[in-house]
Amino acid sequence: MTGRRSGRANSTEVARLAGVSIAAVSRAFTPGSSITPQLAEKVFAAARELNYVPNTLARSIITRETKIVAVMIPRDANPRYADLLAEITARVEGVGKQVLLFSPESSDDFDRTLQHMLQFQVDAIVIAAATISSRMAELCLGRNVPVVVIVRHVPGLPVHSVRGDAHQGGRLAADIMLSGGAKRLAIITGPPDLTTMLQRSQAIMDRTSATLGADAVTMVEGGMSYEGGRSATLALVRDWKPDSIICLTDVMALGAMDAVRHDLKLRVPEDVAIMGFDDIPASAYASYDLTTIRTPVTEIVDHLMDLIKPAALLSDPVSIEIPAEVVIRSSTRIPSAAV
Amino acid sequence: MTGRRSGRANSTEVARLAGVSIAAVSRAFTPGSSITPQLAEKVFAAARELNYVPNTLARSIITRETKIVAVMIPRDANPRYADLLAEITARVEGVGKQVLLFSPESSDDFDRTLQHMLQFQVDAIVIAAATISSRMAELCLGRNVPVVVIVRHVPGLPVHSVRGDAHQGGRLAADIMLSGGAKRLAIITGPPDLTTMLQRSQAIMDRTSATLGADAVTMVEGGMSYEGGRSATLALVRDWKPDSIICLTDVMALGAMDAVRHDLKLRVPEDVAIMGFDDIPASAYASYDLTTIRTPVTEIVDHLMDLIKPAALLSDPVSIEIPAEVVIRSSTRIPSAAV
DNA sequence: CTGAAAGCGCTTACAG
DNA sequence: CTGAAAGCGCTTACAG
Repeated sequence: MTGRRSGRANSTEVARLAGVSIAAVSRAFTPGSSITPQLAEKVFAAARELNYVPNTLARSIITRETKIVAVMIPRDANPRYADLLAEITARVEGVGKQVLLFSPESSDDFDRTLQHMLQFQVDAIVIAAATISSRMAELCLGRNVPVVVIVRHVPGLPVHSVRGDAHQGGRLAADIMLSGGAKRLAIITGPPDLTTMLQRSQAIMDRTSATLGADAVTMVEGGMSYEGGRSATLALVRDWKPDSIICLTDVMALGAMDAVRHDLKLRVPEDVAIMGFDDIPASAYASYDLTTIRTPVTEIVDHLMDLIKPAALLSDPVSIEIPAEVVIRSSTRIPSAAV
Repeated sequence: MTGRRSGRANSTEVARLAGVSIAAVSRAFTPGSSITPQLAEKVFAAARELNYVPNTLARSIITRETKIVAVMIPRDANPRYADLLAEITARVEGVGKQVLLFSPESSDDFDRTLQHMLQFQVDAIVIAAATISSRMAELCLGRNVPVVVIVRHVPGLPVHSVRGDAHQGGRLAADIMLSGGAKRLAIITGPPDLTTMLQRSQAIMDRTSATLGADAVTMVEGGMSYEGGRSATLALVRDWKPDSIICLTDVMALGAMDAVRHDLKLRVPEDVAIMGFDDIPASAYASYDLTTIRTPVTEIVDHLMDLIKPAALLSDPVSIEIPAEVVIRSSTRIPSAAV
């Protein structure tokens, strides 16, 4: 292979070999710039010869655009974020940018992580399932870096946010259980400090108490895991005897179903109806066939893509709520005509 | 907030405000460089005032180190790669670098993607579940960028590779079925162009034919999906009546289990024993409790971290195979003492 | 269209 | 330890 060198050729070397100016090689590699095809071809020939690859970093310093979008997903985020990340990556690449990943270990590191992102001069910052300080948010905005929080909402934070409509999703879930004839409804929640979880459970409580009275509904913590949902269900059925359980995530709901069927030898939905939130792949498998509430990932990312544009810096923070959809499967009772 | 500016302060402005040289601000932000604490503090005070954040890109041009590791995962990669990516990201951050993600749509784009990575001057390139041309591999190496392929192996490609030991994993799977008393064993495979899949099925075939004869084993395509595993199983049980099925991925195995129990009303493992590969989370759920073969992700990433170091450029391509482990659960028959 | 020159934000020998 | 100066690889007005 001719031109194979141990180092990396730069535009000066390419220019020299091609017998043109360094500005010419810059123009040859900048689509849409004014250069004759003949000149460009001379540059490309020399570039091939030298295995030249333009240095995007040097370009970025001048253009003030890195084509990099930083995405922060905390290390302990639930599996649902894998899909979200895949979708974001695909869409971001669709507009000619790349995703730079940051996965801080704990919330103490979130602000530090933001700082780190800024050092890379990223064009935009996406925060999934995490909160940041107003101070850092303002620092980013002051540097003209759009910041958008997805999936979670932090009231008062001066950044854009996109997420599922948790209240509406909660109401939807309650309505399905109530129309199926629920008389005693339990909720298995996640950590109480998450706004989304709080809003979902609040909406379910409100809806259910309004119809059946406050005594007909209860709430326990399920720790966001399969095992958490399973053991919470065991305790619940023993101590409170619900006829319906809404889990705030599908992973917990799968644990709940297994508790009811495998551990307690009861039937779903006849003895206990169960539903979840998220619509993860396993929920559709025949062994579970879980009724669930989902927020279309595509729509979240649609809005996200708008909000990471520079133009988004001009508007006041917007807070977008995507309506949830219900996926009816067989883990809940068929609605009676009565309701 | 004082010092809030619409733009971004640079080291010159910080130097001026602090009343020091621009070299001093560079040193203040470079751990380990020779600067008195007093001088550094003056710099930091000015930096705070101006919301200064060092520009890593400019630094990278000079140091020739970007602290960025490119990771390529094709868009259609199976869910297993989510875990792998999470682990890689965590470990890469552990050594002070960040992951820049690339998810090309089709294999036509793989080489183009490599080129793109090089433009970002990444410190190393990780290719998961994909192949690249020798030409591009050599181009990267010529630029002193380590390339390592994980999970998949491409014979003859001059790059490092780390993956599970597919032959040994296949033998392990066959042994479990045989020791459980298998007499007619079916394999549900993925796309035949994947070396890993080929090696697994070959090992299973060899082992089984050696014990039971070539007629006792068959092989069908399952398309790598839950639905694919399910429909392949339906056809298999109808046409060939296996007493044991090994699926080359867990996702297909879950589909196979549901086909046997839900669609065919047969028992697992009494009527048909089933096992898979990967040990995805759902395999551990009580409804499945799938026996499976797993390759420890941690060990793969351990080796990966070594191979993306600059020192790895000095050695000839190494090809590391991590031994697979078996996770015995209840979807397979208990081994009889006889075997 | 093309090139010489200035400049992006930083680091690093080189003197002191 | 500290600073003036050269330089990393590139882009972009500015003339021609």
